[in-house]
Amino acid sequence: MSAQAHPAPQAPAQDASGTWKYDAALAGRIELKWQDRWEAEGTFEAPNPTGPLATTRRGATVSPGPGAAGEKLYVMDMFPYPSGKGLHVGHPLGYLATDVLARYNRMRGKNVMHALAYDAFGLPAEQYAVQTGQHPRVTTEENIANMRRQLRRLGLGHDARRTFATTDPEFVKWTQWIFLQIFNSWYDADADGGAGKARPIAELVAQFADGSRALPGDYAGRSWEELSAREREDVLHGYRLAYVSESPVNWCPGLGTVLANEEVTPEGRSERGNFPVFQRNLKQWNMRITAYADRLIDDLDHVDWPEAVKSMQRNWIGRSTGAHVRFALTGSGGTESAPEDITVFTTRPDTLFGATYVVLAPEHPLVDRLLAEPSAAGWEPGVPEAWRGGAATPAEAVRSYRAAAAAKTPAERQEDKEKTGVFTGGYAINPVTGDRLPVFIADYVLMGYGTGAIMAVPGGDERDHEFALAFGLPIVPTVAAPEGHEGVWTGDGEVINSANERIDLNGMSVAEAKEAIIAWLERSGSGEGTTTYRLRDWLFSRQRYWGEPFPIVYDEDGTAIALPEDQLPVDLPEVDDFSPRTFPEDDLTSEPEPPLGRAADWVHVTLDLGDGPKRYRRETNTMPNWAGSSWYQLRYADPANDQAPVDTVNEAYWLGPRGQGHSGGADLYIGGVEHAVLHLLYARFWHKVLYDLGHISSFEPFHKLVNQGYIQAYAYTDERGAYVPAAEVAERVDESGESTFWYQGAQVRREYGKMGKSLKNIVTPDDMYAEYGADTFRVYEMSMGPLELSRAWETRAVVGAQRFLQRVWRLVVDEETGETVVTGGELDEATLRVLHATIAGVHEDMEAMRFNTAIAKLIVLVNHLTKEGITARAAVEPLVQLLSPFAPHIAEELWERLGHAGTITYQPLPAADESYLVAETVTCVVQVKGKVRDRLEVSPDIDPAELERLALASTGAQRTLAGAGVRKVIVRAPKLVNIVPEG
RNA sequence: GCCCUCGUAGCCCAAUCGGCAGAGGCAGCGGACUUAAAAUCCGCUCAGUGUGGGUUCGAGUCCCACCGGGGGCACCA
Repeated sequence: MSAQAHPAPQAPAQDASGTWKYDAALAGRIELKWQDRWEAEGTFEAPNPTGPLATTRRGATVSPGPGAAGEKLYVMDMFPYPSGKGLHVGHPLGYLATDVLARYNRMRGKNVMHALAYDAFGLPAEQYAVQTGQHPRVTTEENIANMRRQLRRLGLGHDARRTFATTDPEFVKWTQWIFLQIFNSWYDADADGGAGKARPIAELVAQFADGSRALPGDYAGRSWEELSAREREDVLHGYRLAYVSESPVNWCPGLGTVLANEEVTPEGRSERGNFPVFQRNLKQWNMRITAYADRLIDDLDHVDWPEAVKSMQRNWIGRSTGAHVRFALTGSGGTESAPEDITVFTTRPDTLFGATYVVLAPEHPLVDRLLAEPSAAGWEPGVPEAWRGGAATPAEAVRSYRAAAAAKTPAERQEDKEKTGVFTGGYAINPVTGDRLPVFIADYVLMGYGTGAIMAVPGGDERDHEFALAFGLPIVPTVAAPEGHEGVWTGDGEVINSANERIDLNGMSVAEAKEAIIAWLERSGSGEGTTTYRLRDWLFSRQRYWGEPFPIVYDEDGTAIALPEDQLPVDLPEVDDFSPRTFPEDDLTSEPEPPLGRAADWVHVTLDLGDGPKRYRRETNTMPNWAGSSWYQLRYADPANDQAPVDTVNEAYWLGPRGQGHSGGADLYIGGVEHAVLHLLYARFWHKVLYDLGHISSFEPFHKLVNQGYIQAYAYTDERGAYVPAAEVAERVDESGESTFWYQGAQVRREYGKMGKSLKNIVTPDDMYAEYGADTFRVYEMSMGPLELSRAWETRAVVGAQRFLQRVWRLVVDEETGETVVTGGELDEATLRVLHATIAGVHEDMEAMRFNTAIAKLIVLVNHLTKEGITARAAVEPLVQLLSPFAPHIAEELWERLGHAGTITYQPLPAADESYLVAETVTCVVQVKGKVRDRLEVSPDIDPAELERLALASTGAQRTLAGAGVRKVIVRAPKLVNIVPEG
């Protein structure tokens, strides 16, 4: 990755046909010339305030002093995975948008940082390595080189000094360093006035040591002093933000690795590869992202993101407020033996009077307790047949129901919406009514949410209602339904049937009743208000080769020990076999086996970690490929820093908050919506940890987020359903306007969707360069419509962008001779008006990222100049400048031909002269009852009273009014008068 | 079922604060240039804004209900 020696840029030769026509070949020569020049001159290097990148080859520096901080712009793209499959025309859309914006802002005088790095760990390179035996690093580097070449041809203005790959040892070092920061931190929920924040684990140790914080759980009552090293680590592991735990995880035999919840589809399959995923209890690394649940939700109010992404994140975190309510448990047969509590979570504590039974998830640990009751040996008399599940005893019923539930995949459990369950033989006491409620197990209650237990309110919940009907359980409505409502009422209303000698909720609204019952629960000790989350801790280890190793070793006790910073990075060992052990995709008995475990020499090491050389065992899992993308927004700002992931000064300059309460973060982030709850959630989490620990000044990584739409394409199938080459399909339109599609004389069917090789509808950027050139391709993609919108690719429409650039070219260059035809002289009034309207309009559109309308305005100007035969420098130079963000190569070429020596990149854009924006006369519309009846040419600053008089007198108004009286006249000078007649 | 989005000309899309429905492009048609064709240039046609209500002097724009496309979530208590 360095500037290679390039031959001196050559002036583009004339076209093969002997003319200087702006065709694909000429465009190509111009484009390559300027791409070489930009590279050779370091045109897009942006200076940092401090450090190795503080100076650039073009001599720019960050000017010190007040006001300088406002003059920067940080735009970034979601970085690509270098797949080696190559790009299609849809891939560069976002990169073009950021490039256009970056170029525009450079011309506005801002210091613009824009670069592209590569997210290079991950499965495809590893799978390719497994197949070929080639090291994934080799594959990855080849793919990056190839992708870089493809993207360079687009003319993207990236700062080449700021590129990197997540697989670079220097980058891995800091990824591992951040891991250690997280490992060596805990979440102090009381810090920051209750919002909580991460603090160094050493501060927690100090609290334990001086007794200001009591030891938790099994260690309560003991002192820190007397704990062994292993016991201390055991305590700390309950606090660390990165920790190992043995818990149910998503095990995917087909991939041979475990996966985070975010990587499992609702169908219970792996997002990547679509293999089945099973729940297994395994010892794995986790990140305590749940500690940040509230801030991850609340801080969404501080970022400028699409509502869809915000709502997906809120949804995924799934905060719901309600109450924990404890139900005392009694055995069957009425023996009040050793009461045990079932804690349920409910969002509707107001409906407690309507709770007529209790349901536990089949996996709930209390089920065993219930069955341990001696009296649970047989069914009590009177237990309905339907409750028994065909079994002779509760124990047998529960056993067989549990077995049946366990045999189903999560997907199967969801598919079957019929309510099933069995009675456990046990009862629970409703704390407010004192009623004895039967306790069921049923698989519509999930162990993974809330407490895995519910109070069932069939009068106020659809699911409970269905279950109650199936099992003949009582239904007590507690909120009055509106007149005429059928079925269960879950909305607001007046509370009914909810009073006894202890509390009276009747007549309250749902919200009032919630508040009252929570207060009562807390007073009586039978519950409390609480908040639960759907979000689970982030499972962070993978059984793969091609990922970052953990900077962790284990001593002979199995205690995890962080490696010191000076031993980073921990490099991957060389191995013969990169593959994890994978299994038949439905092999439930399989166990994960990390490939690093086979590198015995690497795993077992002797290290001196402060108390002399000792034998240690390395962690053999690797990090998920989300690790690198969780902090790369920081590294762009200081890619060569070997002292820190990012210097605080550089971070504050590029990402720091702009004013009080501002979140900070990159100014603009463009990427697909598919990362809404994966990358974007993880990156926010890491960023916040680093913020809490004082390493950075911004508390959000990406301040403004835009999701670009997808470029999709039509595909065509013949009678057999086989795809035919889309490029060779012709459209026929009959008299009625109906379109049909034909391939080799036979009619074919059109479908709409992705671009793909198998669909035979791929169009690549290379196709576009060959036929039109990169600038035409850029202009076409930017003019297709708003960035956020998905749309269909239509190759035949690209010619419109080419015609536009050809017209621009001819304003400057004679197609026959190649001579510059630009002339001097003043512009006429009409041209000045068009020119300044264009300047003003383009500025407005660019600020709002409306690239399509900005291009439309440039087309208007070009059409005007072409039609009028105007080639005056005074019109052409501003045009070339305004065009250059979209079509930078042709703009540079024309700028040079207009006699300018340097690059156009930093030329200040023209400003509109206000005096040409005000029209001499405007057309005033005269409406009668909202319908246009006449038009008047009036002065823009006409007096409203005068305008009203003119409008009333106009022939159109008089004719329409036909003598009728006038009730009211609305005057919006100077553009509109609306006359409201009587009657 | 719930949430988020988008419905304007044959197609892709404009219309900024509620004020003349049309900026731009594609396709189509006509013309110029050409021996002819392509390319280029000039000109033209085409909708009343998914449907039904409402608010307003005035609605593509605001409100309500519905229909259709795209996306997300979904037995989450």
